Amino acid sequence: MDNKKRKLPEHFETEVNYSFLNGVNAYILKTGIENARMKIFKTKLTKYGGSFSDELTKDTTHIIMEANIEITRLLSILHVKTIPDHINLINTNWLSRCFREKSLVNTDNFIIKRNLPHSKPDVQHDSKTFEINPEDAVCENKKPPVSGTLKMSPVCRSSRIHIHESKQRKIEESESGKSSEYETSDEDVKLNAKVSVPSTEGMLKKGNWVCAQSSLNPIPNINSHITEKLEEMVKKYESTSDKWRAFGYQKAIQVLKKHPKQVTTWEEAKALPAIGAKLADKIWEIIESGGLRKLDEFKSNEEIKTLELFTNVWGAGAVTSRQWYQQGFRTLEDLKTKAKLTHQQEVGLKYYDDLLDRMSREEAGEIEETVRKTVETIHPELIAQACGSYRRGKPTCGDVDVLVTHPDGKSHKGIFYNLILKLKEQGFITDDLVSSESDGNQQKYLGVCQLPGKNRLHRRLDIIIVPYDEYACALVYFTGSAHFNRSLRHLAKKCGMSLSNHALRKDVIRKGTQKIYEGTVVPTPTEESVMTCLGVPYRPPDERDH
DNA sequence: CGCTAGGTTGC
DNA sequence: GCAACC
DNA sequence: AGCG
Ligand SMILES: O=c1ccn([C@H]2C[C@H](O)[C@@H](COP(=O)(O)OP(=O)(O)OP(=O)(O)O)O2)c(=O)[nH]1
Ligand SMILES: [Mg+2]
Repeated sequence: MDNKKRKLPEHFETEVNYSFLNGVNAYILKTGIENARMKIFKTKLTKYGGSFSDELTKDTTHIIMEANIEITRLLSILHVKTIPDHINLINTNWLSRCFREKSLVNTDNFIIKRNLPHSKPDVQHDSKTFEINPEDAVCENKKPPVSGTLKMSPVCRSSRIHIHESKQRKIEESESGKSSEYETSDEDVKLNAKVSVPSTEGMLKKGNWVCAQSSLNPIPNINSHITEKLEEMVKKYESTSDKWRAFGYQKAIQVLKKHPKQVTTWEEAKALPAIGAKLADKIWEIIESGGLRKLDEFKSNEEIKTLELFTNVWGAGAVTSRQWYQQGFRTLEDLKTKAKLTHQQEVGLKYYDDLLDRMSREEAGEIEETVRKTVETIHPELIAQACGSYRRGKPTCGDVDVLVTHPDGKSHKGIFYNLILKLKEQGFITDDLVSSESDGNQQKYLGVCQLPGKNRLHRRLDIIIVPYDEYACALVYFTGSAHFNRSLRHLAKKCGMSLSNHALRKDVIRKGTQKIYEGTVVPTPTEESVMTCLGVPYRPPDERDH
């Protein structure tokens, strides 16, 4: 459909027939390669002019295998004693690289040494506890009991959208004591907001949801000595893939930041929402001693420390980091020289420090402007707008998130390849992270860029291109914050609706938590309409920084 | 004991 | 289908 | 992690 072939002077077409793998006849060792990935390899290899066979033949030019598989294993699978010298023995990264660069990449950096079975790094476990992955533990008691029986809960209402006309409100957080009689389920940060909710009965009370409240804190955080420690704990748990524990801590932190009084007793802490006995214990320990033993324990634990180091490599999460740790890697240098890296991780490692840095919003503005100027050369009516932390007015930004759309509802199509090409031609984009450029329906680009001039760091750049009728939902999504989005989406779910970067839908039918019917799209021309349909007051971007 | 968001891309 | 990311 |  789109595929508008504009007559560009250059070969800008994305659907070129490539044949750069002509002459490559590969044997790909399946070991350690998942089926889906194997399929991709074979499909793309063929598409780009290469061929493969499922066993070694006299025409085989390349043997491709995972780098971490022992050579002896290959030999025994092939039933041979040696690999002929004329065959290129290389790892799978080479194929991936060829695909993404759309060319026959030199194999030098991907050669697997023929003889020495690389001494494998120690696989040691050090004992010591810290159940690194409590989630696994949870899986232990998987639910044998509960099996398939889905008991159906009557799915309730939905359908009618109650739009509160309520327009006013400026929720003031009246200080006042506690109370908050709103017992909404979760997500509430209470701090009583006296949202004037026209309580229609049968309706969810939404006033206490974080997405219904401004993030602007009227009071200084007088519990910062506590929240700082807890925030460090969140980082530790995130790098060990204990995401729900991290989630729990985060909610507690939010509550504490908004609490108008200094918390001084265990009971006081325990009485707050999102703070249970265990967190109250920890908070009490901080109050009383100024420290948190569990945190100190984490800080001095080599495994936890290393996992944090590794998860800070862009493209490496908790699972990969743990594998690296178990393979004996301890430093970034180990990763560079010994680990098997994806393209993203290579880039992440190359700019490790740059990418951990946050830039001033002025610099973010320059990046936005660079992208906008380029976008306008493609079509002057295209809209390019920085969202994310920039739009929320933050003083520093971790990256720049640019949303691109076109008011005519169609001219946004098929411009991704072009846009990225132009940004590269001016030397602005230096590396790709996520970009399925051969897909005409590409929706997002993640990469690395650098402004001209001296002393410029490399910065992360995210671009999404969306159809105009999804503009409002895309804007809400891309402006965030992530926590605000999760709260808003959670609320939507509770109302029998769903919210995504594409659309707000109603009459969604779920069986338990799983979606059975995706419902129908509610037209939402503006951000305000999205929030109003969900029954929460409109929040400008700077009030969504939760 | 189940829930704590919903989506795109890489491999 | 999982990992990682937005 | 906490909550219903
Ligand atoms: O898990 C996530 C992460 C991000 N987003 C949305 C909200 C967020 O604002 C936007 C851009 O993501 P980014 O990671 O850039 O966050 P940010 O809010 O811009 O913060 P930072 O300054 O770290 O870039 O994408 C989500 O919906 N869910
Ligand atoms: Mg951002």
